[in-house]
This record gives sequence, structure tokens and C-alpha cells, in this order.
Amino acid sequence: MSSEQPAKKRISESTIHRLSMYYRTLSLLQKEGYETVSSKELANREKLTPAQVRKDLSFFGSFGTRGLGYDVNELKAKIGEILGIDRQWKLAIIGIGNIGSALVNYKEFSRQGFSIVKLFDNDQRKIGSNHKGIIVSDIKNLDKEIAEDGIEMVIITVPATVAQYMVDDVVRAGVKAILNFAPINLKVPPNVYLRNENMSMELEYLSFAIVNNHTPKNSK
Amino acid sequence: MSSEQPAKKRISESTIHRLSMYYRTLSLLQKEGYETVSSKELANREKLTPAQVRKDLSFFGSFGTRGLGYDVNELKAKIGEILGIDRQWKLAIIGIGNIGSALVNYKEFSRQGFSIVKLFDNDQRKIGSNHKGIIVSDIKNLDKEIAEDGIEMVIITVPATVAQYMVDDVVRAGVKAILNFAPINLKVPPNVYLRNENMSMELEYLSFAIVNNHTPKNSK
DNA sequence: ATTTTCATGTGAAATGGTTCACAAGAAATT
DNA sequence: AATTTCTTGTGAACCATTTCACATGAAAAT
Repeated sequence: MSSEQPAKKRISESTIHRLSMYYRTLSLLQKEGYETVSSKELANREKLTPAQVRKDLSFFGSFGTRGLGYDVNELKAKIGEILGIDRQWKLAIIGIGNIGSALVNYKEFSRQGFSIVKLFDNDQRKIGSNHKGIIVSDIKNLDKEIAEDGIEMVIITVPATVAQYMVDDVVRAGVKAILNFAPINLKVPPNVYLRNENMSMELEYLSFAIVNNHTPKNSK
Repeated sequence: MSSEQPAKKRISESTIHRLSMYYRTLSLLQKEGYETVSSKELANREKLTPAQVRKDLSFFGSFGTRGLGYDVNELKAKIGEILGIDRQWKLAIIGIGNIGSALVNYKEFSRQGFSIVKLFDNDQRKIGSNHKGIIVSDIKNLDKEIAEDGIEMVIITVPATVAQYMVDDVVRAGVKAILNFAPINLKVPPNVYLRNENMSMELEYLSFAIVNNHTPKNSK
């Protein structure tokens, strides 16, 4: 008995990012009291084309009404579902330095359903300290505590020199996705998702743009 | 007398990001004692194809030696020049909250030649306080102080509700590029470069990936 | 009820980005 | 000096993404 895969078309990274943008804009439209919105209006707010908006959505179904547009609440719920943010995700932060401790208090995460439930460090001076109500745990207990809390994602904010070790630990503990802030190319097995957040890279892009008078088609 | 533009080909955002990656890897290769490197080796380290590496570089000139590869020091210098990071950039941070104050101490910025020289806030309790040797200035003095120091880029880490006002001020003060952390679509005139850093979006991507068992071609 | 207006959903076309494949040229080897 | 080995640089081919353009269908207006 062969279990058929549902012939999933490959969705581009850009489409998924735009879904995030639509989601955020739909939240705003809700607050502004809109009941429906057209692909045109949605596109205007993101500096995209209406066709782009419609095409993005069409990969996942047809959610609009011809002649009318999309129901704001409904579309938001639908995109939330697609993105998998129609629930709470529990996260841990590994490395409670500058960036790590800033992210503990980052409102935008909780607002989107990402809740930081555990903090880890290897520095004895930090272990036991309290950040926004969370006690920093010893990295040695990672395995046990990740399993206990059912944590599926972690944020890595340790120095580049130790990042790979932390990732190995975290992978062993069964984590499914990692957001990495260390400026290094990490290795993860194919069943673990990795994203790199590289803030210097963004500044370098700006530097390039100024120096070269760059006019990209569609910049972040 | 018409001033001819040098028919600059449009470089893609991805190419520029990859240049940043090459730059970082070349720094590492320097430390490891390599004198030359092939496109193949460079590609392996970034999980790219050798053709991609060569094509990226070819947009800017030909820097290698056939049969031998690229001189590590030379190529690094060349890419540094292209990216415009062969010099110091002076930056200010607007909004000294969680994220803002974390970035003041962010080593990776200074390492790449981005030096934070001014901090601004509108909160009287923060103004005058010392972060890593820098005194937080009143946002009211933005214009004067930006001009004084010749600051060309700023990082915006204020709440979304006030971000547009800050951007307007900063643009008026003559800033050329903005790295924005507020989760909102900002408006800037066409001669000002804007990049948005949206960390929730990265988590949402991971959420999508887990839920949909996503296998993108080439993920960040 | 009929017509007009509007905006979706989607194949097809156009554009943009990546990979292939190979000629060219430099260094190493015979 | 000639040959072999290696790796670059780049048009051409390929693949992915975006935009176009229009048939379709729902709502509003007559």
C-alpha cells in the first residue's frame, strides 16, 4: 500500500513571504474596519501588482468573490492556516546575550503566536537569572527540557564559534526548525528547517545600493 | 552636453546577498591560511553551484586566473569594494528599546565596518543614558546631529506606530539608507534606500515549512 | 429581468535568474 | 617546447517567477 503524496506544487519562498505580508496587512484592515478588500487594494499597500496577489493566493485555493474581492476576516484566517500560525508555537532561545535577551521581550513574536517558553545558556552567571519571568536554564538540560515542553522551534543567538555545537544538540533534542542569528553556515539534517537572519547582510545591501546607485526591481 | 550613464546592468538582489556570503567566507579562508580558492570550493561552502559563483562575479569583472582560481585576499578586497564596505559607515540607531540597545553592542556590525555613532530616543528617561559609551540624544536634535556626524544610514527600532514619523525626520535630515525593524510598510522618497528586517516573517516561514513539509529549492 | 460594472482566477506570454557546456587561457608536467 | 591539466568567463539553454489579458461569475444598477 503506497501512500500517495498529494502532488504538492512547489511554492516559492517569495510567495510565502508575501503571504506573511498579506496577513499583517489584513490585520490592519480589520482594525480599520474593512469587511472586504480587493487584490488591487492589497497590492497597493504592499507595492505589488494585483495579479501577483491573486496568483499567490491561487496556489492554495480560491478565496475571493468575483466583483467583490476578499472577505478580510476570512482571508486572514485562511492565510493564518496556510502559514500554520493558527496556533501557538513554543520556542526556546539558545544564548542569552545581547540579541537573545532582546528577543525574549520582542512583542511581535507573541503577537503572531510565537511564544518563548525556555531560555538556555552555558554561562553560570546567566543560568538562573530571570528574563521576563523566564529562568535561564543550563544548556546541559536542553534535551530534557525541550522534550518536556514540546518545543519545536528554537532561536540560536550564540557566538558563531559555538553555534554548530548548539545546533547539533538542538537537533538531537528533536527540534524541527531553527532561526539562526550566528553569522556562519550551519549544517542540519534534511528533516530540520533552518533560516539564517543576517543583519550585517542587510546593511551591506544598503551600502551597495548607495555606492552603486542601485535600483532593484522589487526590494525587501 | 548629455552625461552618459555607463549602461549599468541591473544586478539582482540575490547576487548582492551572495557577494556578502562570499565576502564572509573569504575572511574565513584567509584565517585558514588559503591563498587561492576555486569557484568550486567557494560554492561548496555556500551550498551553491560553481557556475553561480562565477556568474555572480562576472557581472563586476574577471578576478580569477584560469586553471588556478581566485586569490583570496584580492577577491575579498574586490568584493569589499563592490559592496562599498571598504570604508567605515557611520550609523545612528533610532529607538533605544529592546532591539535598539541590543544592536548597539552587536559586534558583527563593527566587524564589517558599520559603526554606530549616535543613538536617539524620545523618552526622557532614556535620553542622557549611556550605552556602550554613547549617550542617547533627544530625537529633537536629530537634524543637527545627523548632519554634524555625517551619518548616512540609520537603523529604525521604534514601535510601528511612530516609525513613519521617525523615517520622515530622518529623510529630512539627509539620510540615504534605512534599515527598518518596525513591522510596517514605510514610505520613503525614491532617492532613499529602505530595507525591512522582519524577524516574525522568518518564524512564519519556518512554521509554514513544518506544517507543509516544504522543500524549497534554495532557502536562506 | 436585463444590463452594466466590477474583480476574481488562470492559462499564456514575458521577464528574470540559474545552470550548462565549452572555448580560452594559465600553470604544471613531461 | 609541447602536452596535459585545471579552472575561469560567458553565451545559450533551461527553469522559475511575474505580469498580461481575458473568460467567468457575482453583485449592483437600471
